[in-house]
Amino acid sequence: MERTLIGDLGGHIGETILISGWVDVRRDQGKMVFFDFRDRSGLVQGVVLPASAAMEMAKDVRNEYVVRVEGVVNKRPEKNVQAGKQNGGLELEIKGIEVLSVAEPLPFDTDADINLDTMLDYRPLTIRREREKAIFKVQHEIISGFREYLDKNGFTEFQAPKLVGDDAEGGAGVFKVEYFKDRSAYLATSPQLYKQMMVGAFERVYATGPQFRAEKHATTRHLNEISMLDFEMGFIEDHTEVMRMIEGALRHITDRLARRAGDAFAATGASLPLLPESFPVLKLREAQKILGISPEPDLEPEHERRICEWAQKERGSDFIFITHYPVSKRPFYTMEDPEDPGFTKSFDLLFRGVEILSGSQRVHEYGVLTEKIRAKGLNPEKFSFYLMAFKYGMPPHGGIGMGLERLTQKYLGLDNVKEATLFPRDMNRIDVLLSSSIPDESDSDI
RNA sequence: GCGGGAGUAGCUCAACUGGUUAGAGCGCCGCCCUGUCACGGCGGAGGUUGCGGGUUCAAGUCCCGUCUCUCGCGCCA
Repeated sequence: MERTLIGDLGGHIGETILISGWVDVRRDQGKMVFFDFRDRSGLVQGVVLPASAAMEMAKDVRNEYVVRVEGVVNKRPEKNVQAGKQNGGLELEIKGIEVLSVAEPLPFDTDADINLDTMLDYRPLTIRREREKAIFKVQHEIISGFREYLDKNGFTEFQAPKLVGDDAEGGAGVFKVEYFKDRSAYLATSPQLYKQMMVGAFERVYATGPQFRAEKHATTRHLNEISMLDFEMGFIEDHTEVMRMIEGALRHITDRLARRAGDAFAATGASLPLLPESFPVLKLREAQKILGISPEPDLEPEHERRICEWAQKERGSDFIFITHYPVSKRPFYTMEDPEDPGFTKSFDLLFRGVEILSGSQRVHEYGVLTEKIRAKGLNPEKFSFYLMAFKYGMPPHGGIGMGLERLTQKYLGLDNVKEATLFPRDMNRIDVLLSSSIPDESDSDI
């Protein structure tokens, strides 16, 4: 008999079918035993009736056992209908249970709050929790929505390299790795320069994937390995065109989440973001004026939180763009605004108190770009590969880089970005704590 | 790197100013239960209080060191 998904049982009332999945919970009543079974499509209650041939097997089956169950799909008696829960109008009258895999009891509570440390130490198991599945379902829909929107707008996805030859942008926090015998390479901190080169051929490109930052931070919004959603687009008038594109993408993603992830939002208690007609936009100095603070080169985290509160209250928006950061605070490829000297055609997008992306119009003229590199104290010769694309004709362009985990965190109102990361890397955590102290089997003397 | 908070049963947490045998809920094991769905009832197992040192008649509690977690800051996405 072929497997039927639990989510499809409604179409099989009265039939004998076969489901496969996990035992979510067992409720032993003595002469009767109830189970909730779980597969990728949902939950259903199974009942072993008194004197059933399946009873002997059922007595030994515990939570998390992987089973194949044969049974008859029944409508529940009127008084036993449970609206909105585990297929509450249906149940499976169990005729037989085959154990595919036994399981030890889970070392944590499946439906109560657990500490982040416990969550991550038991990650292979905590991803089975309803709340955790909801988080990563939402993350999947964010990536899908991002791709769908950009594909529709003529973008081409490409694979940016993750091993790079030099710490090109001159920033801090780069992981150095051995590259064969006598050379070093670095883990990429951004696909930025590759995106720009690609614009020279494809006009509109995007890239998704891991990026690495060797920074020793310990906050609720930082990771050492992050998933970046990046795009870059050619033939723009200025940075506001890039802002309209990412705004469109985020509206599309939000729509998609509303359509396809409503249950996930319910499971985490989160609400969809407030979206006004258009996202509010403030120059950095305007934002600082509203907050009553002095014009520093950047916003501190507390200021980001406060300006987001302002946007929510005054503009009905969970998103707000901050533009025109000073030249000193932005990388060499950022275009200065001729109408506002000393400040750039750059922007950050804040979402529910945190910066989730930054972007700008880029410098596209070879001579100007070379000068900008020098002005940051870098050597243009090290950038010859990148500059080649500009020397031979590059359209005006701009783009953004967005942190997937932060975006997921903020959509769902999670306290820590690591909750939105399956296998987070930080200073002390890289899957197995103190792994070097665990010898390989082949290393041991037997 | 700097500054707060924390580390007690598998999980989540209690234990007042140092004072009897370190407790609870959930989970686990056994028995009972014919409609449960957070099932219920009775019974039971389970602890080097992160680790090392110190003060004291006495330390989960105070002091020093160390490790880990967590929050904030710097930096950023």
